[in-house]
Amino acid sequence: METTWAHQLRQAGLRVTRPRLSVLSVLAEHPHADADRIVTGARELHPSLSPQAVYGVLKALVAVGLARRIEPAGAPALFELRVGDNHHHLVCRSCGAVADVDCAVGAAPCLSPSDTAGFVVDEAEVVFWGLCSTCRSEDRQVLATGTPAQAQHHNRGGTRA
Amino acid sequence: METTWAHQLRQAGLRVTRPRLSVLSVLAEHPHADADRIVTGARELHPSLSPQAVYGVLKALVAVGLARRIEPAGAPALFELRVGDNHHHLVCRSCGAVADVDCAVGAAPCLSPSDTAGFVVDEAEVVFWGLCSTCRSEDRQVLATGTPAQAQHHNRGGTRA
DNA sequence: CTGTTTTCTTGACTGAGTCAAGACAAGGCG
DNA sequence: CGCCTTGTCTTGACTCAGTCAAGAAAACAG
Repeated sequence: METTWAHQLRQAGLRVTRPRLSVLSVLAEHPHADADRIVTGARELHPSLSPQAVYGVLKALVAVGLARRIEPAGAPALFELRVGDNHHHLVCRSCGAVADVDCAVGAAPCLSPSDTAGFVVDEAEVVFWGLCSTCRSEDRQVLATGTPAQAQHHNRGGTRA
Repeated sequence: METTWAHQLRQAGLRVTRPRLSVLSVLAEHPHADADRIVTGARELHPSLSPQAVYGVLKALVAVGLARRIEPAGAPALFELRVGDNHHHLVCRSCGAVADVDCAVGAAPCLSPSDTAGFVVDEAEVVFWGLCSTCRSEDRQVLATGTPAQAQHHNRGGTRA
C-alpha cells in the first residue's frame, strides 16, 4: 500500500518524501480532511511537519491529479484521494460531515445547463446540503430536552462516511 | 424602484437605512457582486459607508431572505438578489464571471442523490465550471500570439451576465 | 559519495471576514 | 413636532485560512 503511494508519486514526476507519504496516508484514513486535520494526523508519522509543508504537498498532489480539493461554502477546503470519477458530495449543514455520492449521470460534465450563456462548460459540481443522521437525532434530542439553543457547527470538518 | 426596497425591508422587519438602500441598489446593478465591489459601488450613494457596515447589511439581507450568498471555490463570496427560485450558476474559471442558469428540474432540491447516506437533503447546489466567451477568445489570441503564459485569474468577481 | 534540483522549514504577510464598544439614526409615542 | 428607545452603523482590533520568500535539508542521478 504505502509502496503504491511511492509509485504514484514517481509516476506523477514527484519525489517520494516522508511529508508526502504521511499526507497521503492521512487522506486514505480520512477521506474528506481539511488542512488542519491533515497536519495533525500527518504529525503522528512525521512530527516535525509544518503546516506550510502540508499546504505545499496538497497543492502538488492536486496539481498532478492525485488529490482533489473541494470547498464547501463557509468551511475550509477539504481534500480527497478519490479523483477522476467526478462524483459529488453530501454536506451536513450542522456538523460539516461530508459523504460521497456517485454521479448518477455518467462522465463529466454529468449535467448540462439549459442555457450556457456563451460559456463552455467542462464540469458540473454538485453539493447536496442537508443534515446527517447524527445531527438529526441530536436536534431531536435538543428539542425533546427543551433546550432552545439552535444547533451550531459542533465539530466541523468531519469525515464520517 | 427605490421605494420597493424600502417596502421589502420593512416587511422583513428591518429598518430602512441609507446603507441598506445603497447596497440593494448596487446588487440590482451588479447581480453577482462581492463585498468589495459592493462597498465601492455603495459609496457612490453613501460615501462614508464602511466595509463592516456592508458585511452587516449583507448578513441581514441574507438572514431575512432578501439576498442570497454564493461562494464559488477559490473566490470571495458573491451576493445576488434573485432568491427563492433555486437557480444555479455558471462560473468562468479564468475571470470569475458568473451567469445564472435556470434550474431545469423544478423546485428545490431539484436533484436527489442516488444514495443519501442517511442525510436528509434540502438543497442541491450546482456550479457549472467553464470558460466564458470573452476568456475563450482571449485564450485563443494568447495562443495565436505565441505567448505561452497560461491564463490566470485576470479580473476576479466579474458580473457580466 | 557528490552535486544538482526539488522539497521542506521557518517566519513574515495578505485577504476575507468576524467581534465588540460606542456613536448615530429610524421611527414609535406622546 | 420632538423625544426616546432600539436597531444600525462606524471605528478599530482581531481571527482564520492560506500564500510568499529565503535558506536548510533531503532525494535521486551519476
